[in-house]
Amino acid sequence: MEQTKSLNQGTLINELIQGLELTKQLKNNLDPLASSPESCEFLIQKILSSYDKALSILNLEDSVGELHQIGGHGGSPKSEDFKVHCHKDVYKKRKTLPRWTKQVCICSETGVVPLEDGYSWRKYGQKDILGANFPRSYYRCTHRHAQGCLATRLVQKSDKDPSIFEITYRGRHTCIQTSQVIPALASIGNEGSKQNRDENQSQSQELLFEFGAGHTVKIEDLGLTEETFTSFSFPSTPIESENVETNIILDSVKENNFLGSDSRAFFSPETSESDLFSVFPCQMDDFGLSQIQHSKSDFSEMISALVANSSIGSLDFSLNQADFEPNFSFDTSEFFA
DNA sequence: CGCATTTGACCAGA
DNA sequence: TCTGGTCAAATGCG
Repeated sequence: MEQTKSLNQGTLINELIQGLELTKQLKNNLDPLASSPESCEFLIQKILSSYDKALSILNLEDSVGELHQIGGHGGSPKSEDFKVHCHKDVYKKRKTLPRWTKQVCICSETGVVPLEDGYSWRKYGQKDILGANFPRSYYRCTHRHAQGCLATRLVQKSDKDPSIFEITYRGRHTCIQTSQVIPALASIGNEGSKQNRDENQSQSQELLFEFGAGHTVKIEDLGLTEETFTSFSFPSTPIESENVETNIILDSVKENNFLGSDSRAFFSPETSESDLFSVFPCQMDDFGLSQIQHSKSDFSEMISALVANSSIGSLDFSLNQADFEPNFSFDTSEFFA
């Protein structure tokens, strides 16, 4: 056990060092003349991957520690006592686990809801929600047990428009989605197929929606909440809670002007973005680096450029300070997906 | 038979 | 006490 722990610590340190190094590289690459968006994307993916792994290790060690404590005072693991302890720990952990939330609204006129996002989900519950006409479905990553992936998502049909599904994502995927083989772009117009994704991609919590024929994308802010946001630091200041919600509406195009092979999901930093951007002025972080404040127009330009440069016809967008390098106020890895 | 879904019960937080 | 989130046994399906 101790050996495993020290091994994990070594890996943890390596991942953190790697993350720092990559962050430095990314910082150097911020000069648009000196680097391509692709290289930035690659670096961001690597950084996120490193931090994901580090966080996974931390979570793993916490779990191991707790199990050790529970099992350590004599009781059989199969005893009721053990069962109760385990059960309660699960609920205790609910609040302490870092959370990363997205809320996605999907509308499809075809009737086939493009809920596929490249990850395999397993439904574990359904609940009638007060004030909602439709029940809310709860999904968790299929690889929860196999790979300890804690990502979950909530799906709820909109009261106003039953063709709209609101999807809230929580937690990062730490799993490797081995079943995905088709690139996101290729999946456009190919409903029901899985998307391709390499390991880096799968670990960076992208939301890649398979847009059926005639879907465009509109991103709008439906309220971006953020709880106490401790800076991205380890492990002495665990992230008590991350909660950033971004709403993406995939709106059907009435004319059915399908996104062809060279088409891209139309991304419009819609109006009423109020809170969406108000988050950006960030505090100093533990890296001691001040964070850049982007104006709305800056982001419009950035987003336009990103879309123009993106070769992938899918879109992902999130805002999460803990997810990226401090000089960014915008999770480009998600967007680049 | 194995895996996914359903559904009632349980738990924590407000 | 109510509500949302999760668990786990029962059930369904390929």
